[in-house]
Amino acid sequence: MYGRLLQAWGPQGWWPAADPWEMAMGAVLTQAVAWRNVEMALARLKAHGLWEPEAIVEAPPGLLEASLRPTRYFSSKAQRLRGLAQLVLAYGRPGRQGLARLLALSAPSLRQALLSVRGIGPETADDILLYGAGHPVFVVDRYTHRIFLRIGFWPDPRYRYHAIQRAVERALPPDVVQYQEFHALLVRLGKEVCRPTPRCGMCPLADGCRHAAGEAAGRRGGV
DNA sequence: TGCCAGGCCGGGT
DNA sequence: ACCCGGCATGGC
Repeated sequence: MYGRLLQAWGPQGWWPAADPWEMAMGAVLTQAVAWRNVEMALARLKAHGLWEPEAIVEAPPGLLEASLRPTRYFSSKAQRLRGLAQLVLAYGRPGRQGLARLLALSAPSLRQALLSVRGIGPETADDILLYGAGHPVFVVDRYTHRIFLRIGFWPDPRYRYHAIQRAVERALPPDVVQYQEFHALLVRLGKEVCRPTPRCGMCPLADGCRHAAGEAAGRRGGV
């Protein structure tokens, strides 16, 4: 899958952020939200001077929420961003230095630290591990679940997230760039092709997808 | 007009 | 560990 997607679409160049702090903020804000809405929110944060971790924890009541309105669950997202900023500052000031120390933790320690923040779950934590800290962990998101379910890749029905994650990490060498690109390619596949209502006609995987085989005998298909 | 978006939490089972 | 409801904006 990775080879075919990469051949068809090339490197996606993820994560779309200028530095690890912007990356981490984006990881929280993009939860169940279109990325364009995240870009709006990031621009509003910057415009209000709510960019550095210090500014976010000290933001006047309501201003953070107002900035995050485009990200849908803005009250929750504001709390989650505060929690992330507090974690960063707990590792040192200024916040940029604290973040550098936080990201220098081992992968298990960093994951545990991130998961201790209310509103940061497995995927958001792994996003930050992979794209922020450069650890070779495979990120499993909703698209990945949908795609792997449709193609019949279902390692162990009892444990969704970790079964898929471990299976991919065993199948591919622990190469950070490859994991970054594979996840980004799967997101694109989920957005453009393997949607709730599939558009298998434009799928780069085509004959490699079991869903396509069972879908329509006559029509060409993909995931 | 609907459909759908790069989750997470807390409840129940 | 899964399933469900709640959260609650904006673009294509």
